[in-house]
Amino acid sequence: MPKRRILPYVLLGLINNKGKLSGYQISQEFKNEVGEFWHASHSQIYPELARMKTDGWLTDEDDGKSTYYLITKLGQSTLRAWLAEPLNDDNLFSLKLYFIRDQKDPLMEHLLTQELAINQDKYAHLKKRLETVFFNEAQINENYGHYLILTRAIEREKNHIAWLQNNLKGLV
Amino acid sequence: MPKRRILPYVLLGLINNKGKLSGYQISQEFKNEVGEFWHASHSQIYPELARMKTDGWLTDEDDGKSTYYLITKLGQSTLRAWLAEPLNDDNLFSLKLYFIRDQKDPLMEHLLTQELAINQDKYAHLKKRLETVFFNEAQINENYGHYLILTRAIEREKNHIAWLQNNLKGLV
DNA sequence: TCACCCATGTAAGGCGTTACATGATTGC
DNA sequence: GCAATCATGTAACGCCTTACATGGGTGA
Repeated sequence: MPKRRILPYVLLGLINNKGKLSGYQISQEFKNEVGEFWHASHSQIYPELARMKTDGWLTDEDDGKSTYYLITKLGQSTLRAWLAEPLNDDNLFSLKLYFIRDQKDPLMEHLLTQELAINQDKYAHLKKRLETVFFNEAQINENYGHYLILTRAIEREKNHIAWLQNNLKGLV
Repeated sequence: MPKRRILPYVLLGLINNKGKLSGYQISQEFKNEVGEFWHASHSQIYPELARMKTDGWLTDEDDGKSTYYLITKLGQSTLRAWLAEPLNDDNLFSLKLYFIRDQKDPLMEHLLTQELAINQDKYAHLKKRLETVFFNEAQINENYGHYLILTRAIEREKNHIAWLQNNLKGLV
C-alpha cells in the first residue's frame, strides 16, 4: 500500500465537523480525541490550508484576528470520497469514523463492515502464527515476550471483532 | 516527547533474538510479528547495519553469499539500556516486549508496570472526556462517530489494563 | 528462458519535526 | 510590566519511502 497523503482530509474532516476553524483552532483540536489518531503541527497546518484554498476545497473568512476556513461543496465531496475509499492496512478506521457524524450515514455501516473483514483476516492470521511459532512449551519459555504480544494481539482482535459485530447489529 | 530514532534498537533486538541475521533476513522479519509494530525497507536497513558496525554495536561475518551481523557486548548493553528507558507515549510497549525473551527478566515486570501506569492515566482521561463531551443524548446523536471511537477507546484501555494486571500477578 | 526470489546497494523526494521569527492580547 | 496564550509564518533537517540499479540462483 503506497503511503498516501492524509493531512488534507483530516483538515477537511475537522472543518466539516465544526463548521469553521482557524489554523490555530485546528492545532488545538489535535490535543483532544483526534490527537489519538492523527497529529500535525502548525507549521504544516497553515501552508496546507492555503493550498487547499487554492484547490477550491476551502474558502476563508477573516475577522481581523484570525482567518477562519470553511469547507466548500467540492471540499465536502472530496471528504466523502476519501471516507468511502477502501480501508487498507493503514489504520484509518478510527480516524475516519470520527468524521462521520450521523448514525444513519451509509458510510457508517460501510466502514464498520470493512473493518470487520480486515480484522477477521488479521485474527485468523495471528492464530495461525501462534500455532506455527509456539508449538510447544519450550518455544514459549524461550520467547516469552513474543508469546505475550502475540496472545495479546489475538485477544485484542477478538474484542474488536465482537465490538464491530455488536455495533453493526445496532445499526439495523 | 521528541521523536527518537528507533530503527537501530529494533535491529539490535532482532539480531539479539536470532543470534545472527543478514540484511535480507531482517527485511523478511518485518513481514512477521515485528511488522505489526515496526517496519523498515531494505534501503534503510543496509546502511544502518553498516553504521552500527562502525559504532561497535555489531560485528559481521561473510559466507560469500550473505553478510551476517552479530551483536557485540556493547550492542547488548545498548539494547538493554534502550529497553529500560521509560515508556513515553510513543507506543513502544509491544515492540520492546517482543525483545524480552525470559519471563524472569526484571525488564519484563518493569515494562508491564510502566505500561499499566500509562494506561490507567489514559483510561481516566478518556472517561473524563466522555463525560465532558457527551453530557446528553443530543451530543451523542450529533457526533455519533466520535462517540463510538471514544467509547471504543475506553473499552480497549479497560481490557488492556485487565490483561496487564493479570500478567503482572502471573509473574510473582 | 523467463519469472521469481535471494541479496545488496544508491538517489530523489515527501512528510513531518524542531527551531527560528514576529507581533498582539490577556491575566497576574 | 511580564508571562502566557493567541495567531501565523518560514527554514533546516531527518526519517522513511519509492524508484533506480545490479547480479546470482532456481524452478517451471
